[in-house]
Amino acid sequence: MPTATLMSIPLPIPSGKGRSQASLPPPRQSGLQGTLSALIEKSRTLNDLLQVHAVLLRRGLHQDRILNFKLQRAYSSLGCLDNSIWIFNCTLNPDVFNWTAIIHSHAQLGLHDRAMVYFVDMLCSGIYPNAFTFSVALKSASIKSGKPLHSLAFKLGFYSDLYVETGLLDVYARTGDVASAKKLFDEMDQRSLVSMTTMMTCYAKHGEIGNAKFLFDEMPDRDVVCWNVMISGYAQNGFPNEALLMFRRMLSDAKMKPDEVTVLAVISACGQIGALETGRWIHSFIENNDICINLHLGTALLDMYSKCGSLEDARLVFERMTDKDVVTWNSMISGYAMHGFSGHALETFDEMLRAGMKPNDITFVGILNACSHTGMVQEGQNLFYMMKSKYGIEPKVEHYGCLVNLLGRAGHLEEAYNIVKGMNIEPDIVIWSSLLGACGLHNDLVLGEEIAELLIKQNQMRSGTYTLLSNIYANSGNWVEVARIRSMMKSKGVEKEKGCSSIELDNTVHEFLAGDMNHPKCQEIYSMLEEINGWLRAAEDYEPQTNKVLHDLGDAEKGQSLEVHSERLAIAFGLISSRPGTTIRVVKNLRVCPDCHEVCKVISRVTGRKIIMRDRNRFHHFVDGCCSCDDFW
DNA sequence: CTAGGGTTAG
Repeated sequence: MPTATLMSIPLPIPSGKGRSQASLPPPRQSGLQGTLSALIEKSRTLNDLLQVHAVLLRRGLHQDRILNFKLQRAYSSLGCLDNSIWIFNCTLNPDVFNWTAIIHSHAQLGLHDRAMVYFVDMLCSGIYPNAFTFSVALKSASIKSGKPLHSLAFKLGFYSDLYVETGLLDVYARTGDVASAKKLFDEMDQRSLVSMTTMMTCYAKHGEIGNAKFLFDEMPDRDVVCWNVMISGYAQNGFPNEALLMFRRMLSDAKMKPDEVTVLAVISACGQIGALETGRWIHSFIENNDICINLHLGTALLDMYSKCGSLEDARLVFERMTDKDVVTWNSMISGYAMHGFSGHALETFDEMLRAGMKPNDITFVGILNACSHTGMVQEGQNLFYMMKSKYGIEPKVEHYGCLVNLLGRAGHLEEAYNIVKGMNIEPDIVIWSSLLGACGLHNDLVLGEEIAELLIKQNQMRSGTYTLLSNIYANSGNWVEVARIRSMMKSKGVEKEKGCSSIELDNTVHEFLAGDMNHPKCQEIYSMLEEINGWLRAAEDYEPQTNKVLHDLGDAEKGQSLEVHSERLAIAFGLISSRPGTTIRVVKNLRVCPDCHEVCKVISRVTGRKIIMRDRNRFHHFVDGCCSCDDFW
């Protein structure tokens, strides 16, 4: 227990400035030292730093505590902890700064145990910690023991120090104790940019983005870090549009220079929206502003391109990346899976193994999904069992979900249900929904009702599961039951999620709800819909699939026909607003409606346009009357 | 002269 260790070491009694430090000769700064110290701070690469270090050694300054402190910090910020340790070990009579640097660099890398050992060593050698040293050590000890060690700070007389309090605040933020963080924050008698940013981070990480924004607005000055917290907070809490808005404000109003963390969050927001043009704009922004495309950024870019429907760009980024980690490979694999290119997904998986990269649990979510999108039952089952036997990865609820989905969709309902019953973990709503969906797909009323009964008993029904059940009844023409479910939803106050589709044109994202009349180009859109209806009447292969979807409509959509579904409005708008031949990219929040799926095929054939549609589950590429999903979805 | 920010997943 680090706490016990920390408590059991008697602290040296501070006498004035500290005895042990006073006994050392005072460090003298000469002109050479000043120059070297500036050079160390200016070094951006390891090579630069090594050269400055060599000069320093040649001049016999290897015992200069100030220069060594700066070298230690510079090496650890470049990721060379070993060099930092080496210099520290060479320093005769290290002072509190040398000690602090070595403790801090270990803590930054999450090596809290080592950080504590150094701290204790420091105390043992008679050096009294300053507030910063103490705050770093206290933070390490707190993280190790899983709780902020408030009382310890109080006992040692460091309580109301700004650094110490900010450190404690950060620990509360990490442990997720928002209430205590807020209490401490309110009690602190000084605030700083950093402590406010820490509090904002705490709010943003726990979904209280409104409170984060409130603090942000109160700040007298803002630096790049707090802008980043706000932007990534929006992106991670599902407000990608707000994230982009903040980014624009950061550039135009605040004239702030974004760094690689900013663009990472913005790219993630573009991926969520499916805004390809904006994503491309950010990509060129990155290149024009000399922001280095590192591992994280490359992975985020590749993920953004695949979520925006451009696998070509995703692959290009992937191939240009020299450093790839497991996240990079996973993104490429799940990108192919999302688009229904299972062959490419499996090939990439093989490529990954050949490159000597170890797959993890998420890798298997990707390839299992790839299998279920194209009905590769045998392959998927093999991979599922290989996951544990060959790679030692214990299946999680997501993997069972993939397997159940794979079996159910392919019509092996019995087998899928047996898997669910035999699971050693609790099945979640995703698994039940996919099984229920499979029952609808293969008209298994009996199993469907059994599952629904179970979910009702466990009070697990959601708006989506009601819809699935209602579809099962609608398929068999049982309108009485359909009506009963409808009234059940009403009495329980369950609202159906509204279908919403968006399309990006000229860097603006246009959103449509079903039957939407709010768009400025409303008239043209509706006359385009009329034209589409004409094509449909003339098409021999099109038959409206009314009974499948008529009862899938929420209250907002009730009474409106298929013709004004949100995806159709978005496509109609795309047709009238872009040049002939341009690809139309649409994003829908729910799954694409079966009737609209057919309509897209006709539109792609008549207009010769490619339509790429992202729905809640996957992508559909419509080209010349066919969909890449082969109607298996 | 130090504290605060980040990517993948049904």
